[in-house]
Amino acid sequence: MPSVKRHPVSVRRLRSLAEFRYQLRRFLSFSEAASESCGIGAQQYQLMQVIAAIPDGQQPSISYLAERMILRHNSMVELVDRAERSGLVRREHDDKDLRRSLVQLTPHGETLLHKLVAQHLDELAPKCEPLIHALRELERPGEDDHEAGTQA
Amino acid sequence: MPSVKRHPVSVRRLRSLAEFRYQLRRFLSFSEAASESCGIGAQQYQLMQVIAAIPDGQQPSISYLAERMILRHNSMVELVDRAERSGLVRREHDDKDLRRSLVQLTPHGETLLHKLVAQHLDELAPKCEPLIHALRELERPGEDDHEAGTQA
DNA sequence: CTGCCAACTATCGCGCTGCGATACAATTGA
DNA sequence: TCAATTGTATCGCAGCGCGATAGTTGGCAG
Repeated sequence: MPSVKRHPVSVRRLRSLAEFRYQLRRFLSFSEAASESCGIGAQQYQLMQVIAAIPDGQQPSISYLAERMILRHNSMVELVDRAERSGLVRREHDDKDLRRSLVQLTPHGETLLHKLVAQHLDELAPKCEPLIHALRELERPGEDDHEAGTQA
Repeated sequence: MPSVKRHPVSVRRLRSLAEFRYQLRRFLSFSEAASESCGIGAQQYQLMQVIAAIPDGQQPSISYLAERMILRHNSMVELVDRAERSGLVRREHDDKDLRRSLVQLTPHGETLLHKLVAQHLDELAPKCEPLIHALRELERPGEDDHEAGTQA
């Protein structure tokens, strides 16, 4: 059996982890609701966010966006399809490399993005503290309560 | 200069938000991979986590679990079905209220849960700082970026 | 006890989303 | 020019969550 337990899984740490995930789910749930109240999916909002926050010198190619969204390229193609159909983005040819499609925000997309970002910042601000607190609990490694092995 | 809106969504804050979501995706992606390397879905792991971290005096009913996982009850029923088929949990009748099913971890479920929790703690620990940092950026409200001159 | 409504869990069909496999176009380099 | 590589697009499939619906139990008012 894998007796190599670097982190003794105490009930306390387990509860911290569970609380962290709960806060995450709440935030993600809000994000999904906010996006869908604008008539778009949560992933489409994320896509716009990635495009708008692109680093200087980086091109918004399908491959880059897929990597940033942690998706396969084919999934990103489909996501861009949907976003394009919603009028949020448009594909443009890269003059330097005709294989590439560069994905740009449309004015409509920018409007929606800014609206959603503002909503998210408002929502996230008061939730930062609980999240940070939960993370701090998880951060410290050696701290343990005394009932590591036999739970309950 | 882009049009100054009532909600000044600065590029800086947008990038912080995007970075935060990127870190989140990475963590969630890891979680999914870790769970599936154990032959179960990410949601099944989360379910076990919620059950194991249940507050004192709370019963692991379908309704409670659904609320905690931010799912509809029917979705939770299906999730429990899957987890039961995987041998992670089992349903038991509540003697006090015959309508309710109480969901308990099996020994196998507990073993897997502890293994996965340990993995997650190992993974999350070094990622806490970037996450906290990103959250700190988002936390402060009206702070706007002054200029690209980096204030110095 | 009886009738009625609320609470809880379960079932069914559907739609969305991401994936693997595959195909095609353009670039690169020998 | 001819591979080998990179980038994007297409297709069928499977997992998951949801709405709608149904069946059961509990709690009351009368």
